[in-house]
Amino acid sequence: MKQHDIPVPLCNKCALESGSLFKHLSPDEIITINFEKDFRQYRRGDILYQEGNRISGFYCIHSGIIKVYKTGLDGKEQIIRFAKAGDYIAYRSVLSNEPACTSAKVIEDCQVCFIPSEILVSLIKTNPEYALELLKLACHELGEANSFITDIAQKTVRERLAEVLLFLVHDFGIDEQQYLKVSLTREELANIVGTATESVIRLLSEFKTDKLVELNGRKIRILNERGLEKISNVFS
Amino acid sequence: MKQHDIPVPLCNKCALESGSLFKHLSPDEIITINFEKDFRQYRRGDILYQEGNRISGFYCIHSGIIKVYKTGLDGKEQIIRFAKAGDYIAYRSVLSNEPACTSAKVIEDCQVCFIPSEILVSLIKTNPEYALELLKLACHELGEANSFITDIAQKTVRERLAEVLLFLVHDFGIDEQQYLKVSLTREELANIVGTATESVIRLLSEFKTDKLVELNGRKIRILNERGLEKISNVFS
DNA sequence: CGGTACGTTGAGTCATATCAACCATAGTGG
DNA sequence: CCACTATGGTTGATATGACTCAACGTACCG
Repeated sequence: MKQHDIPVPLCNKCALESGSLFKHLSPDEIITINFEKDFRQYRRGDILYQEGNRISGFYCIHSGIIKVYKTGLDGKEQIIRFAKAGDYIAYRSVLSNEPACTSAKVIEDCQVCFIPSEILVSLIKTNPEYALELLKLACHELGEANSFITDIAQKTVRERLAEVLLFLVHDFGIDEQQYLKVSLTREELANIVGTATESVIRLLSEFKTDKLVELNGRKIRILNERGLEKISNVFS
Repeated sequence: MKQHDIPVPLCNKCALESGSLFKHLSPDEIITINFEKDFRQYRRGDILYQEGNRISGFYCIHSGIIKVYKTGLDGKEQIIRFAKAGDYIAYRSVLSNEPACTSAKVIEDCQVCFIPSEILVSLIKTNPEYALELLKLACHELGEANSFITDIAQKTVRERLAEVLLFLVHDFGIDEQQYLKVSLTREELANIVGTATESVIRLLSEFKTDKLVELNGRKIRILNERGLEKISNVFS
């Protein structure tokens, strides 16, 4: 968490680039945030906060990737979502005024800004446009959670794994050679799908046999997106 | 949907009784809502709105019970939540400005007020306190959705059924004889738990054998709450 | 009286979890 | 430099939870 010579990113620039919700703020409000925020850096494996913590603010991600997860019985993680540049995390527990219901851990080294709760609350109170956007965000996430629930309850592991791969493609993109830009362990994949690590390994190698993907260690190459869509039953 | 002579409930009175979010509104705002709202009555089986619909407002429940669900492949329902007196439904799709991601169907005859989107949006813009409460609501629901996801992904059907029974106890209560106040079909129970109807039937009769519940058709009597808690693993 | 929706039970099957062994890699410390 | 350990990946064998299919009972309703 040493700062070296890395310049603290400016919210106005960052908001434009990342499309974070700060783009709805006035210049004055941006200045306040810039002043009040705390810039932090984390490396893979670091934990930003843990389930049960009372959190005194939220994080806006400037770069890197974070996984947000719940820990179930016997310590098994269930990954709820990922956060990348422009995303907020921990705002849920700030606004509902509850302890964190999730933990957040770094997947790819990241830079984040920590903004105290009071700032968020006062923005909501003085900038209705921003409040509305926050509501929109929360409601959108709620919709995604609902779909997730239905998927886990009704689809097979095979279908869900295909769907997760497609989700990762859309959320993080693929490079010129069709390689997924995020790199996750098999266990992390299992913790998104909601299954055992071994099942992910077996199914991935089936997908490989079926020429849907190519596997190079943690790097996954997407060969046949349509095929994965068919398996995942995403469209009706 | 005929109105007979039933008096339209007044929001101020209703808000106090039911504890709906309207309690955060000013007298003037209450008057506006009272004027703009549309009072409606529905009977068991009626559908308020369906997945994919564009909705032009949200519903505040005055009485009765509604199930909110998603329809998965092959038409199987996944119940996402229930709404009863004081609860809002459809506000998610109004605020995220997306088509409904769920359907809503009446479980117990109900009276609801329909409030146009514009009213909601203008309240958010003029009453920050109310906006904050709405955010709190949405964020709280998000937390519950996260728990639900983890449960479905990690717990067995047996554990989840026990948990659902406890949830129904806390959400709807039990009468003097320990009978659950909501009455659901086995299929509906299965659609909350995320399993097959037959599995619910089998497990319920196991619970009966173990003296945890008593079954009288659709009426379920809770005999041993502690036992159900133990099975459901709710506490760590 | 037949029809429809719901509940129940049994039997068979399959997907997935669990357990165990093993390999590869990288980092650590003596 | 080598043994040591930890972490992640892979594969096989086995067990079983839960689904599916099918038959049948029950109750209510027009």
